[in-house]
Amino acid sequence: MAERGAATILHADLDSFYASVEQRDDPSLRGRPVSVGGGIVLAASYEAKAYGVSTPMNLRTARRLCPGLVDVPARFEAYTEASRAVFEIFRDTTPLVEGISVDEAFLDVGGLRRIAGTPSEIAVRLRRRVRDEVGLPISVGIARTKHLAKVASAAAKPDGLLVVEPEDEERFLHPLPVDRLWGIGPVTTEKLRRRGIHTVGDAARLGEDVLVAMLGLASGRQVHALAGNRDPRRVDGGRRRGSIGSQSAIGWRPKTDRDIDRTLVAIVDRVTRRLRRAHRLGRTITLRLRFEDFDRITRSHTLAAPTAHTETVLDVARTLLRSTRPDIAERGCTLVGLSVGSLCDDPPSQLVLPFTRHDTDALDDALDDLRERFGTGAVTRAVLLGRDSGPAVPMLPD
DNA sequence: TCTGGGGTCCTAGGACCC
DNA sequence: TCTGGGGTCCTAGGACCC
Repeated sequence: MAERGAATILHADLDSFYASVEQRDDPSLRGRPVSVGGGIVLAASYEAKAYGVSTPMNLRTARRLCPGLVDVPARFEAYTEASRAVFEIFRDTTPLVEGISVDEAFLDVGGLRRIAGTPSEIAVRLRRRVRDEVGLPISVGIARTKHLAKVASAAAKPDGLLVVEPEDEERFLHPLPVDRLWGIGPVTTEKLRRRGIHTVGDAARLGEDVLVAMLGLASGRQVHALAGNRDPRRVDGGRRRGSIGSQSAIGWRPKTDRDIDRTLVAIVDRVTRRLRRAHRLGRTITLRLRFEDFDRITRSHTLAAPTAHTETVLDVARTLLRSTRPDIAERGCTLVGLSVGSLCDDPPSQLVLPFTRHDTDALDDALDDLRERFGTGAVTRAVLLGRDSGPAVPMLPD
C-alpha cells in the first residue's frame, strides 16, 4: 500500500445547532424534544430526533411523530453570535480554518504537534472549550482527508469524537451507505440504487467510466474519487463567498403585484445593505421565484459594472420581475428571492467600466479620469473584458 | 394548509471573439 | 467566401449542502 500521511484534519460540527442554543438559553427545554421552526423544522434536538423528527419536516408531521414536541421560534441573531464565538475558538486552535457553514468547519492541525499535541489531544481540548465557553455540544471527526473527517464527525454524533486512522480508512468507509458520501443526494442515490449499488464499497468497485456514464462527468468522477478514498483537497482558509442573497416565503394567499413588489423592495434593501456592510460589489443579479406547485424559476441579469447600490439593483430586479408576470399570473407566487453574485471588493482592486468597442477616445478619457482619481501610479493596466451586457451604472455608488 | 433561508458547484446552449 | 477549432461570458436549470 502507498505511504499515507497522518490524520491531521479535523471536521468540527455543532450538534443540532439551533436547538442546542435554545436548550442552552432556556433550561426548561433541556432533556425535552425541541424543534426550532416557523412552519417547518429548522433544527431538532436529539430528544426529538429519537422520535423521527428531522429537518426540513413540516411541523404537523413532526407533532404527529412526537406529541410532546416543544416548538420554539428561531432566533437567528443568537445563532449568529454563538457561531462567531465558536469560530473564535477554532481560529484560536489553528490558523488554518475553513468555514463550511454557521455550524461547521475544517481545521488543519498538521503543524501543531510540538506546540499543541496530537490531533486527538487538540480535538479533546477544542470540544471542552466549546462546551465550557459557549455552552454547546460539538462533534469532531479526525482523518487524513477532508472527506473522511467529515464522514467521521457525522459518525461521532452526538457529542462525540472519532479518529479514523490511515490504516482503518477502507474498513470505515466501505460498509457505509453511498448517500453518506459528501455531495451524493437523493437523485444520485436513486440512480445508483437502481443499478444495485448500495454501499460505498459497491461504488468503489466500479470504474470511473462506468460511474461517469451513469451519473454524468462531475458526479461520476466525484463518486469514483470519494468511494475510492481519494480526496486531495486541502483545508483552504482563504475562501470567500461568491454571492449574497435573501429570500422570503410569502404564503399561499393570492397577492397583488403591489404585494410582491413590496416584498422585493424589502429583499433588495436587505441584500444591498449586507453587500455594503461586507464591502463587496456584485454584477450578476438573480431573481428567484417559487410557485404554488413548488416549481422554481430563476431570471438573471449581469451588469457591466459591479454595484451595491439599492436603486440600481432594484431597477434590475423589477425588470426581471416584470418578465415573469405571465408565470406569476398563471401559477401564483409563494416565494421571492434575490441574490447578487460575481462579487468583488469595494474599493475594488480592479475597476470595470462600460465601454463601447472601437471607441478608443472614450477609453483614453476613462483612463485619464482614473489617474486623476487614484493617482497615475495606481492605474497599472487596462484589460478589455467581454461584450456590453447591460446598462451603464455609476461606479462607487452611495 | 403555511415546505425556511442561506449558500456552492455543474451542465448545456447561445452569443461572441480570435 | 466558407469552414473550423478553441475559448469566454451569459443565462437557466438542477443537484446538493447545512
